[in-house]
Amino acid sequence: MGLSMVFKALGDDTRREILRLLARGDMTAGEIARAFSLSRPTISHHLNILKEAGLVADEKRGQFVVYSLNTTVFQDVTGWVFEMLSSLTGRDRHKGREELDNGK
Amino acid sequence: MGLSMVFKALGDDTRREILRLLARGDMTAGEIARAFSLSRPTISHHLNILKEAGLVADEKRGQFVVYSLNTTVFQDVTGWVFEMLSSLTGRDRHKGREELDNGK
DNA sequence: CGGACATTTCGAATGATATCAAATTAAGCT
DNA sequence: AGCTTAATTTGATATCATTCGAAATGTCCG
Repeated sequence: MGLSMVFKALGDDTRREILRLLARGDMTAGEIARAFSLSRPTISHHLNILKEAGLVADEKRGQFVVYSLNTTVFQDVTGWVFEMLSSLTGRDRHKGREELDNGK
Repeated sequence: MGLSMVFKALGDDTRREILRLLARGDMTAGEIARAFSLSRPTISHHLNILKEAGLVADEKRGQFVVYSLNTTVFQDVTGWVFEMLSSLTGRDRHKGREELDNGK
């Protein structure tokens, strides 16, 4: 479960919209599919990608499959961004020719 | 400048590593390319994707091109994640058969 | 001007992704 | 058992991504 998979999963409008729906409450695969003008196999495929990225969990309830948001991976994302931004303290600007010449 | 482009740009190990390098200080395209075992055209391509996503800026300095991190787009990412997580307050769990039957 | 260097653009090969229709599995219902 | 509904898997196709070598662009310097 690398970060690449997570970001790839998030790099699609449909999948981010699915996550937005799931943030409001759990839904079955059919309910999710009905919210889009895409075929059910396509939505199933997107759900699988979100699942493999660890962004959602699925639970079988009778003939339905209920999908829910998994919030822990979101923290990995913000963690990566914060780690990135924390490296920014006291960093160099690249020196230009004049700056190099007079040792500024 | 959509979020999809940003997440797609982040969904690649090489590109995230480039960002990590730039977080420590600005670098020329050649310096960046030397840090990887990939051809210069390939690195140039990755830099272009990062640039189109708004994650880096480039500035021509003589025959060099200096790349730098653009931090504002990172805030868009954390903003999206926080907005997502803020929808989580008081959301429903999907009701199962028993819960539906006895009106729990 | 002409050569050396830095970087990008072009063309092509290979691999990944999105999408749908049709087939498949699984559960509920009469 | 047979039929319907829910969801996924499979197969096909079209589009997009990654990568490289070769060529092109632009800049510096003697």
